[in-house]
Amino acid sequence: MTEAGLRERKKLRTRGALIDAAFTLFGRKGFDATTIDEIADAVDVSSRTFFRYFTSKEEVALSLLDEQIDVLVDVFAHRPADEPVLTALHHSFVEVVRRCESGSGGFDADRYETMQRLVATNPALAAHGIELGAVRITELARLIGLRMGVDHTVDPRPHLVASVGVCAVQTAVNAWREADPGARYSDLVDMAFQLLTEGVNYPSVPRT
Amino acid sequence: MTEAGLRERKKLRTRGALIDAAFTLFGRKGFDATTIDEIADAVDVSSRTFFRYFTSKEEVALSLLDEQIDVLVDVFAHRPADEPVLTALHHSFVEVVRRCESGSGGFDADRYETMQRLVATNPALAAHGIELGAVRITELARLIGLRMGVDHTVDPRPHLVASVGVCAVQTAVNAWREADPGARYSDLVDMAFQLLTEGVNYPSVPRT
DNA sequence: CCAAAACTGTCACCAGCTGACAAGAGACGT
DNA sequence: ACGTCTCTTGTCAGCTGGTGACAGTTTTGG
Repeated sequence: MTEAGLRERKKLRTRGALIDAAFTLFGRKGFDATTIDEIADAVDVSSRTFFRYFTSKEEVALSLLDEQIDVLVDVFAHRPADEPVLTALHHSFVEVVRRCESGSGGFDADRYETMQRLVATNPALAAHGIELGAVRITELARLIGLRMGVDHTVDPRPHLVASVGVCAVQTAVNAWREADPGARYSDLVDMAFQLLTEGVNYPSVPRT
Repeated sequence: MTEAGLRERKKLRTRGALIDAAFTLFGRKGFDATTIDEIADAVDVSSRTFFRYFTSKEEVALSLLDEQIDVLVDVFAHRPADEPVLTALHHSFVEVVRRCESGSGGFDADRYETMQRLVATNPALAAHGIELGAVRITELARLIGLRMGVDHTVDPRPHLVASVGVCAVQTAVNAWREADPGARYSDLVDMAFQLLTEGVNYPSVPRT
């Protein structure tokens, strides 16, 4: 099974090398300042070849996010069956982010940190990240639908839960970061979900 | 006041003409298939000039969304002071979308429809739209903070409400659209907020 | 009416990205 | 071991988006 032919292994290696080189350069020079030629040169392939592995520069940078979503979906699928959906999502998110931070479960903590920084500083990258999330959120919605016992293609609530969860994480974290840049990401995610679970229709207080 | 100099008026006119031409072409050929040269040619300016009015092709397409957000913020600021925040946001959204659909309040219904279609079919454009929303959401958060009597730069809850609201609208609408393409956008927004207000931590039902 | 400021067009250029074609390397049967 | 077929890659040519620099024109304001 692991023996998948030399050709396959070589491809995997090039792909990995491209990601390595990309993240090294991104970390050193930033996303925009890094050209695709540089990435390709560092791995000794042509830039044309780069585009046979990734459709865009953004895709390399977000390959990590993609894996993260894989894991998130997997973790969510294995949450206890009696948990309410938002609660299950809550714990899944925290779990995945913890793994990233600790570098366990196949994640590289440094690289995760780099991506986090890139996405935070580069709006275009952030946009692509959101786009990626939007595409893959359907998988989450499907699982949520299963839990709720409804068909996610008809009932919009599963999508609602999934997207609101993702959205809450992003925004709350961004808002918090400015106030406390040193905070642990996983703690912020945890707090965001706590607030969300309590409900967000806060009363207006009369101006004194 | 209306007399703001010939130069100003000319600029406004070119800007408007560029938007007009862009939407005409977008509507006819789609977003990607329309080049900036074509847009510029239609208005008889150089493509270089186009970039002096808009930083990217996306920005033209989303200029409408930008105006929409202007109005949304304005409407929200004038909601009754005793409404809970999510409720106020709910009514503001519905109000703005209604205006777009009816073509009142300075909106062009057809153009709105076109933009809606473009964003729905073009993921890159959708991503930019979300990005724009993310940038401008701070204004909303500030107002929400005022209502809640908290400082939105310290307390993340205003941001949370704003982003969750925006996010809910987008996702619920997208999910519904597939099931019922003819539905009125404003009705979908209304329903999305109803669900959101009721809370989203749905219980898991045991698989039979 | 003239000078400063603003606006625009032209040109040159870079980076991202794609299609076509040919050459090289791995897979596979004989 | 050999040839062949397929997959992968490099090269090249080309398009679009986007930006800086410079020069010419128009508007503004005194």
